[in-house]
Amino acid sequence: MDREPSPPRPTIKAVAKHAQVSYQTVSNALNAPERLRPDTLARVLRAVDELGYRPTQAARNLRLQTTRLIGFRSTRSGGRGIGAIEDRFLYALTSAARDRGYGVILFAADGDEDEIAMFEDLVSRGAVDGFVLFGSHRHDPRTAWLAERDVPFVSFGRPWEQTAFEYSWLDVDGHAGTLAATQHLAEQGHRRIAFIGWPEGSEVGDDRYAGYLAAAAELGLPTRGLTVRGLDGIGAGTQLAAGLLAKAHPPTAFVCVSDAMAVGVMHAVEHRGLAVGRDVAVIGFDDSPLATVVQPALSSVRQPLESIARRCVDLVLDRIDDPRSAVTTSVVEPTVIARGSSNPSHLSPPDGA
Amino acid sequence: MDREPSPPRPTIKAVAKHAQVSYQTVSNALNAPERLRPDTLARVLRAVDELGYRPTQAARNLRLQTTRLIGFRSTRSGGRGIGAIEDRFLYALTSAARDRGYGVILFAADGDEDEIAMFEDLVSRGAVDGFVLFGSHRHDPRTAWLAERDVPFVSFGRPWEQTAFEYSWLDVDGHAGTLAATQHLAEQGHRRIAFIGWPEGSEVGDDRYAGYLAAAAELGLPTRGLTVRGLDGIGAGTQLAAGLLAKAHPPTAFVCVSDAMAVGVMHAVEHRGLAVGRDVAVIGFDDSPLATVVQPALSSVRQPLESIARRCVDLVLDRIDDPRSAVTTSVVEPTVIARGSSNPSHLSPPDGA
DNA sequence: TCTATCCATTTGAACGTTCATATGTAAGAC
DNA sequence: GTCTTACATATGAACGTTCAAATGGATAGA
Repeated sequence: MDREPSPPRPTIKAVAKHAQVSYQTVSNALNAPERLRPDTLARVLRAVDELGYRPTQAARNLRLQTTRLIGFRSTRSGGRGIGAIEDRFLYALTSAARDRGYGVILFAADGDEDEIAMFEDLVSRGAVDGFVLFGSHRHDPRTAWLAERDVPFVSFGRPWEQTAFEYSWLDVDGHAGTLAATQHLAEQGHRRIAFIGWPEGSEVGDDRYAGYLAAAAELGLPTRGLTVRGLDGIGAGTQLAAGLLAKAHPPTAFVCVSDAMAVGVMHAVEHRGLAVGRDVAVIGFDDSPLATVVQPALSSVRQPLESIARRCVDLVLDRIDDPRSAVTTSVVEPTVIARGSSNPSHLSPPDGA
Repeated sequence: MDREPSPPRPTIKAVAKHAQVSYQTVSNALNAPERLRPDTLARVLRAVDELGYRPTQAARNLRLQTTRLIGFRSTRSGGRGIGAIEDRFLYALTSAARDRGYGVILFAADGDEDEIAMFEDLVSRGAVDGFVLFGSHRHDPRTAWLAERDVPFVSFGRPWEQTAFEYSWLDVDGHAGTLAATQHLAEQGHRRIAFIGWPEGSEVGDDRYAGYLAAAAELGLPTRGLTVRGLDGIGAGTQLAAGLLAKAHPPTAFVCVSDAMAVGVMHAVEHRGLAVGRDVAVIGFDDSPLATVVQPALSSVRQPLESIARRCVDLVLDRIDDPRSAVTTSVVEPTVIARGSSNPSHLSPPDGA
């Protein structure tokens, strides 16, 4: 009744025996094929193939003093609430790591201290080769901890203050994002463009707000009485926008700090009997999954997460390969994805592109 | 100018030298402390502490023929779109694994065949001890692949057809969830309760629909002309609900197959000038982040993801520890989280509980 | 024919840990 | 005082791989 147990995984010696060579020759066939005579190489590779041999990870790790694993933190909330792009980034990161022969190991942590405790654990056990950090904020203790111990890492999220040490990071230019978003709305003919933001004090939120202000200044648009702020959420977006729409000179377009806020704004616009996209334009930020499940589809500012993830992997592997490799920092430009909510010509059919 | 390079991690021999014992005694202190005389044990543990020694993972892995790693697939979309609970599950899984001394290794895969290719890769390299699958569907080839090779795994998601092999799985009783949701609305005095579902053919969607029908039958409620279906989305929910609300005898409550649909329904209700929670009740499914960012907060059916994740870890570790351990299957009950959208008494203040 | 040179392949060692077993030492029984 | 027993600690081996260096055989030069 019982099925026979599956056979044990073949070792390098099994392959050697099968190919009638020593185990070292098999190793050479895999790691330095130019050392083998072509016919021997072919014979060994055939044996490898026939037995389905793959070098045992643990043995390589021990011998090479490496794990080919990159650590990444998993948060309870999956990022900043509903507009969470962390899962998309994580997929891209995992994918990019794989392309370079690395895996991603997740660890649960809530808060910086907790995350540092996990660093400590993983590093002291030699369980990872490096880390990719997601998000940053003022006085972030994580980067200092890692830098002091020469642990290879890269941060997706810039340092928000001067630091005594250097490290590689990437970040998205939120300022440029809202600037482009505001320009995009102005190009559609809008003059009274409002900004729906987060409360002052969040680095990312302030950066995005500044981009809106810069665009308005550049284009000579009014901002007075057109900027409101509140905690992130669809409900909050609705309330904030409703207040502006009830004014004597309501805005005809909204730049929003997040997609959740933007969806709320759309709601308020429709509640007033106006048509989103035709009467009032709305644009969000992050191009989260939310953007394409609403009707009309929401225009949004998209962070190139896939390329960022790939570059994160590149940078952290550089540090792993050579701990003295140069520190690289870069700010990448997000792009405006125009959909129905800001552009009538996209209104029909409702596309999800 | 250059900082001195960080010292190499201490090995068991360094600790032994420091504590004036042989390295095996250090190993015993950690793995079989009862063998040591109390004073020696104390001395060794102090040395361990002073040097900050942690056994190298790779060496343990090689010796013990184990990795203490569980594989989990990362998808491009992060689950089924906006209502995605995969990230929450992943956090809970990682957390639960850690409590049992295991880590979670992520791999990117799109589609079953791709995922199986990753199984093949990880298993043949001995890079993981087992897998946790997320989601299942009819004719899922993954379970068969793993079962045939005696790879320990557990599935969050039931088998949707008869299989020739057995495996451990957990699933949420979607039927019971919508049944409870419908009962909850009936308890609030509603009689005309509508159902907003997904197109026929999705296992999960059909299961949830059946629960609604069962509740209606049990309570003697009408369903005729009260059930509509469409692809998941906020916009879709709005359109479907608008159709029902325009009828001569509109429903006064909505059971929705997802939170995204429910948010769309809320939208349609308000667009008609009715108040969600007071005039019309709405309840979603999954208790996704969406539920608490809308105003009023959305009632929803919550899957106990944390306990499911913990049990997934328990079950897969059972299989890892003993490949012949019994197969366990269980269906767990979700719970109705009542918020403002279905219960006027919750309307103020807008809580997020 | 003998030695030098080169190349393919093999032998030896090491990565750091844990398991199995052997050694040594102190206490208890005769 | 010796022998046994029990217990604490030490030695040997193994997990599977890769790197460094040694071996062996063929080829070419003298």
